Amino acid sequence: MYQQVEDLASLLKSISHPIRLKILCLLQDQELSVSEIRNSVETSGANITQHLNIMRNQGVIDFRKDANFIYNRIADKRIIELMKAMQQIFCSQSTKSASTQND
Amino acid sequence: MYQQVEDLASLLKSISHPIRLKILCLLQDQELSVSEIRNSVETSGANITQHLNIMRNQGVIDFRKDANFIYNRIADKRIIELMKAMQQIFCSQSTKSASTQND
DNA sequence: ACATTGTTTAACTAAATGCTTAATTACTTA
DNA sequence: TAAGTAATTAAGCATTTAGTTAAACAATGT
Repeated sequence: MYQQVEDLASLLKSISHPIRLKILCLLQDQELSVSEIRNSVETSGANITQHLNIMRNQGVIDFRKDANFIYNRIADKRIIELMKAMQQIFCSQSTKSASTQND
Repeated sequence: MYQQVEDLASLLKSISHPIRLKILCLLQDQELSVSEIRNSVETSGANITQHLNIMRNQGVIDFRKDANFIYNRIADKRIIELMKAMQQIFCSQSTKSASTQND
């Protein structure tokens, strides 16, 4: 039970950064290469890699190599559930209807 | 939209610490004084206050004074929803059935 | 007023985080 | 094999975070 709190805190910490959260949003329904992520996130490639590494080490993100691209995706299904729950809870004060709230 | 990601990251950061998460668990369905929290959390009173302050500044926790006790409670209803969602998602690998998973 | 209990604040230190830059590895293609 | 693109790693630095300790503030009871 203590371990569960520790683990969850550790997991949350690994996603509690604007850049990392943004990356997770992007990866919610697609896999993307590092440079594709870079196009949407606006920081250096090295910095993207560093943030990806934090989430990789936590088991949040998985990747595969293809040619000289590295495609990233969300590894843990629970993270996708969490993202969806958070969008429901925190991102529903849209203009009026809750039709589309991505981007 | 950018602001929403920033805000959520900031909020998540404020709860992404084992002690703070533990405090939130305790406050899920009751209000507790600082010393009551201290009985369950096992660190110094000063440390508890510091963690509470982080969450108070973020608007996660509210408090009221009574005598010389300070009773704390979760201020934001969305936090309660988030806690419940997280328990469902991350704390359901119980012994067998998912009957009671508190404490 | 004084002592006691509950809580907060301040000062300090150690450790972790985040970003930049430059160098390096991995793969592809000419 | 040399050049080019994609991604990673390492080093360095500034900032933030976390915890300890001691002092301070607030309210209660003697």
